Parts: sequence; C-alpha cells; structure tokens
Amino acid sequence: MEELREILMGGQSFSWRDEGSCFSAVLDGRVWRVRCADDFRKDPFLYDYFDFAFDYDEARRVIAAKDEVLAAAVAAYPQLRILRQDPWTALISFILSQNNNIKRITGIYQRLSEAYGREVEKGYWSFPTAQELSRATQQELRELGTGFRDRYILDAVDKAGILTEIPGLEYEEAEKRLMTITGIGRKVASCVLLFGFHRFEAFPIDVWIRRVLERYYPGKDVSYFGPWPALCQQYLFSYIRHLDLD
DNA sequence: CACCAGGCCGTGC
DNA sequence: GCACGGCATGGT
Repeated sequence: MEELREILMGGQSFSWRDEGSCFSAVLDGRVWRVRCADDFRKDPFLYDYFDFAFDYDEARRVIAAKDEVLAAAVAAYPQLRILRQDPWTALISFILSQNNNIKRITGIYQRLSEAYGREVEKGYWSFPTAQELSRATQQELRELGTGFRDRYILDAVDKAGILTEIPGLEYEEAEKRLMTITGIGRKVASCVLLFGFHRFEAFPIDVWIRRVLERYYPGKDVSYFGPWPALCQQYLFSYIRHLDLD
C-alpha cells in the first residue's frame, strides 16, 4: 500500500484516489483498484502502465553508484517507477500543476472528469478527451477552480493535435513544440514528455529539484544524471520532498 | 492571517 | 538573455 502511494499519488499522476483499502483510478475506459504490486503484474494494461518491461533493478544500481545523495534517495524509495500515462491526460494534468499543490490539482482533475468525462461506473468518471473538453467554456473552467489556467486549457484543447507529432521528434524539438501551447514552459513540457511520452531524457526542474541542484550539484549539468536523468530526478524529488515534512 | 503551491506570462531592462 | 510582479484558488 504505502509503497504504491509515492508512485500513484506522489506527483506524477493525479488520476488516483486513496480509497483507504485501495487506490482507484479510471484509466483506459475502466475503473482500476490496486493495493499492492501483485494486483497489476498479470494484467496487460497495468503491466505497461507500471512499466514492468523496464529493468529498474539495474537502473537503481547505476544511479546509486553515482554519489551519496542519489544512493540515499534510491535507498529511501527503491520501489519508484515512472508510470506510462496517456499524453493528453498528462498535458492537462501538468498545466494544472503550475503554481499549485497536489491535493488541489487532484480536485480540479476530478471535477473536470465529472463535468466532461464519461461515467464508466457509478461514481467513477474517465478524464475527458480533447474533444469532450472542447465543450467547456472559459467561464465553466473558471468555476471548476482552474483559476488563471483556464485559458491554457482552452489553448491545449485547440492544439491537441501537436501530441501526435511528439513521438517523431527529437527531445529538444518535442519540447519546443509543446511550448508553443500557451501556459506550457520548460518545466511543464518536460513533465509531459516524461509522464506522457516516457522520455527518460527529461529532467523536470521545479523548485525542489532546483534546491537540490544548488546545494548538492553546483556546476553539474543534466548529463551527469545519464543515461536516465528522469529516474534520478524522480528519486531526488521524492527524497528531498519528504525530508522537509519528516 | 500570512505564505506557499511540481510555473508561466507579460513587461522592462 | 535575466529579473520581476501578477496571477486564481485553496492548503497548511
């Protein structure tokens, strides 16, 4: 259970709800309920979603060997994984994430689903597709609590077609392309590329990671964290974010 | 009641 | 190119 919390509700996805005895989400048109690793190993969709084809054991060894900070981060969160999320959902999710907190992001995500998604099971709505979300007006979005991000969402709906181009682009080009959407800067673009397109070259730099870089890695650039900068980033993110709270 | 939140936009140097 | 304030809203 607790090992799953950091993966499902630690900031990479806003689709999951804590139901007490399990975590639930509507993905791929149906409701999923998981409580431990055994729940998803054998299901083809969840096997892909939880990225079981990737050798995290090997990656952990390489990353932990880089330095003491990463070794501690890996030791603290050995079960961490990068979920393979839907690109569109990731795009809107990380537009919502800017200058926002996880709890509130999840709330807005849920209200968008209830307002524009499909109720696939009583009390459970899918996240709206771009077409479904195109019904929304700016005022409606504002009333759902999106705040100043309302116009960003509308622009993303208009430019949703960009997502089909991303797989064919080099990382830097893909990032630039995403940044042509209003409300998408470097950080959000890198999150979309990581969580929506599973690009492990990504290295999202938010306030937390910026502090880590300044304190522990002065002068170092992203290449230090290769060949999977995204994994290093994710371990460091979970590690230092909880240091403050504990 | 302040202050912050997995930032970005617009403006001004 | 970098620095700055503004931004909607709710959590703590």
